[in-house]
Amino acid sequence: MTDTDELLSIRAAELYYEENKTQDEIGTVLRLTRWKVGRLLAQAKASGFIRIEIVHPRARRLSIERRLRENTHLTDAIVVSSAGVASDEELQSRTAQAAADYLTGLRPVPRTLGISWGRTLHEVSLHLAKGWANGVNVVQINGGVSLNRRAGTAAATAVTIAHKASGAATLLPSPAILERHDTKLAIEADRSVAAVLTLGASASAYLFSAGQADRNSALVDSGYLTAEQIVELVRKGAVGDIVGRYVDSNGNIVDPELDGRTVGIQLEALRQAKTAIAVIAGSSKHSIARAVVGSGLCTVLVTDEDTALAVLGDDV
Amino acid sequence: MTDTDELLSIRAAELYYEENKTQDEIGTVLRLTRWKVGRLLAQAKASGFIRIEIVHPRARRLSIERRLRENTHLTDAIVVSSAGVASDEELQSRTAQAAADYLTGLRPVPRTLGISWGRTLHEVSLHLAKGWANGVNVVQINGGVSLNRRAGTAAATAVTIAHKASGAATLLPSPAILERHDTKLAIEADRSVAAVLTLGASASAYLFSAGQADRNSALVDSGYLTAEQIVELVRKGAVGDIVGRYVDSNGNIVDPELDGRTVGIQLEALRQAKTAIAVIAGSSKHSIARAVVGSGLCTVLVTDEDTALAVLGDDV
DNA sequence: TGCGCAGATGCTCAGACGAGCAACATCACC
DNA sequence: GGTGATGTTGCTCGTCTGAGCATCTGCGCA
Repeated sequence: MTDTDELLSIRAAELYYEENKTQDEIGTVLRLTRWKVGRLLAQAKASGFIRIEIVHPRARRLSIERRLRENTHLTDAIVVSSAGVASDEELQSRTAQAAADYLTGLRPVPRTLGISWGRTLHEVSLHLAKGWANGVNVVQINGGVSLNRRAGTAAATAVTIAHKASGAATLLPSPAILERHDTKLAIEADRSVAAVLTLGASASAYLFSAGQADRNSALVDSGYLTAEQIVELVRKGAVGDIVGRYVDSNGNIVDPELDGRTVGIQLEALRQAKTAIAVIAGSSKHSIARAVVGSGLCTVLVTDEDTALAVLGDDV
Repeated sequence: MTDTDELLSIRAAELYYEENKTQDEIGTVLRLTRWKVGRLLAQAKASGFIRIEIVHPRARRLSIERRLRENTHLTDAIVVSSAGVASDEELQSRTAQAAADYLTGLRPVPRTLGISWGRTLHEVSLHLAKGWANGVNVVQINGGVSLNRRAGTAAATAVTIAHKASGAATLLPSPAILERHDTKLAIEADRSVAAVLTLGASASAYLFSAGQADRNSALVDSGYLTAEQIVELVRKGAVGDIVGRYVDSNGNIVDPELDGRTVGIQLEALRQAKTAIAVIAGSSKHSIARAVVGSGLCTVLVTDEDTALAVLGDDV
């Protein structure tokens, strides 16, 4: 009985969705009343046989966004669909686009935007339209300008974002991580650096990404850390870094000594910010994304479908 | 302009399909009239952004079936959906199920059903429900009973199909391929074999599968041919076999000498049959499926989505 | 055999929806 | 600046659809 009904609901669904016949017509074909057909279709939908996907680079997953808003402390969430995505790169590009869109629509428009740097943020800067805002000043919130192999990128990111909003960029003229604590204190005390850090700490909004803790990290790439150091950090529980600071799955600093040599705003500043937008995409960043959301490091998360599901705990 | 519209239609589609809001509500949210929303949704559907899949083992692809009926000489086509299929085995199982369903619903009910043998047909026999028909006699149309490693299978297929329809099975007591042409003539002349062949040639419907031309062929498995012979056949243009006879992509016999040693009904008998149902599934059988349909060897094709598309020429 | 119950089926009705048409803006060209 | 072609927007009307309610059917039980 139920078996025949299931088969019938499939036949009805085929005629309805593929052939787009009216329920009445389907009734005629299958020798049923149109009400029965309606019920069969409802049943097919309820049983999850009907899968509707929106295949488009700009498509979002509103239901997951809603669940994120409801089940976490996040004030907002943007989840891009991963339907039809071939590579992690494409996913990151989609997410960066979504972040750019979100930033463009953000109200109130931030006067000062604190940003980190990295591949993701750089991509966001490229996706922003010229004139996305008017008069937004951008300030870097963690060090890393020099000694980067791809030297200009970090600076370019800030400059591009600011330029496209007819604002000014303020760069943090300091390495990301120093070799000695003394040096870090000294450079922080320097007027030119201190001023930027103060400005960064008072930004009206933050936009940052996160790195996973492995040998592909941007900090390794840039020569601030060695692959061995990362292994050691992972041993201590590190899942990734936010603004250059390595945290464990609870969002706590993993290595206070290392953290003491890291230049940039404190994680507390992000936790207390009114608007802190984290942009995190890709299958390798599920754990760090979970840590960021779980420990209240951001108020807004821009991410991809799978990462969002990982954050929610419905592991794929 | 068109760009904004595209984005809008995606937003509308998200609200419509994911959040299932009414078009009017969407209009309010996006500050559009409900007619505009309706048009955007239609546009999204037309552009193919909306993908509706019916995820169920018994789901079919009616639109592809229609195209097959329209663009080929086929009188009927059954195409099972490959949505959510993990393996080729699952696809074959689905297709076999569909073939069983088709056979059950076939009108007029055939008095005599000519069948080939093989893994696919065996699976069809298992999927048939007891009492699928009343009094259908089954006759084997190609040799292969003995010397098969999985000896009983070919016989079991015929017996099962007949038994479940309260009919009798007539087996063809002959090898599939003989070593000498003389022997073949002799065995064909034998009364017990000749009677079965005559019966087979007058069957009211045929049900058969096809094998691809490679070392995994059932004929190699059964020891009738060696892997080297297959390579040689492929060199001559063979794409697969139907009822034990190797054909090229135009459906012509590849090796007349070999064919002269093959026991079973002629391909012409299939071409002239009123009802000849070919059951062909799996990615390795695209070429043979194309050959079967292209050369008019069947009137009905039961297959999977990808094979159907290959037959139609929209290569994936 | 008759009774009562639960689930299935069919009907009413209001609201959602799409096709087609009219009004209007936009643009190129005269 | 006028004029028509083209495309866009909003409206009317009749159809399609789903929720809620009445009715029926099958089945267990006395």
